[in-house]
Amino acid sequence: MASQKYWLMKSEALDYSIDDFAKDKRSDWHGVRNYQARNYMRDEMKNGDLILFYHSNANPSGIAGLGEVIRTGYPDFTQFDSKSEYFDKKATEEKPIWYMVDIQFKEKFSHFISLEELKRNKALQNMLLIRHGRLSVQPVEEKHFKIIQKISFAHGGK
DNA sequence: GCCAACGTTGGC
DNA sequence: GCCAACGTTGGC
Repeated sequence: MASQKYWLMKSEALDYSIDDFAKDKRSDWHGVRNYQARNYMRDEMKNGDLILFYHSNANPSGIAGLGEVIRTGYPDFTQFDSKSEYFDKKATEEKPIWYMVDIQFKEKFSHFISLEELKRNKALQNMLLIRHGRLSVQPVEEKHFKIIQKISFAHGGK
C-alpha cells in the first residue's frame, strides 16, 4: 500500500498496556488532549496504517507491539462526559474539540524494545521519539519503522 | 501577538 | 519524586 503510514502511540503501561490491548483486540484511543496529536488522528491516520504501541512512564519504557488503524478520526466521547477526567466543558456535540481513532491489535513483540535500545541504535538517532519525546501520537518514518520491524524479526517476531 | 506563569509529560 | 522540556493560558 503506497499511501500506508506509520505511527507511534503512547500509553502508560499501568493505565492501558499491550496485554490489555491484546485482550480487547481493538480499542478506541480516547483521552488525547494535545492539539498536534489530535490533528494526526483527525486528519492523517488512515485505515491500514500501522501503529507502534509504546509504553510510557514504564519500567522500562519502550515499544511493546503493533496495532493497525481500523477507524479514522471521530469525536472522542469522553470530552462530553462531565464525569470523565477527560471532560472538556468547551466541547459540544456540534463542535467537538477532541478526536480519536480505533486501532486493532496485531502483535505483542516477543522482544520488548526499550527506549534505551532505541537510543543506542545509530540508525534511529533522528527518530521523532528520540528528538521530541513528549508527543503522545507521532508519525514514524518508514525507514525507522522498517528498522524496528527488523529488530523484532531478529528476535523471533512475526 | 507577546511572553510570563503555570501545567503536564515522561525519563530517570 | 525530581525536573527539563515543552505546551497552554491569560494579562496586557
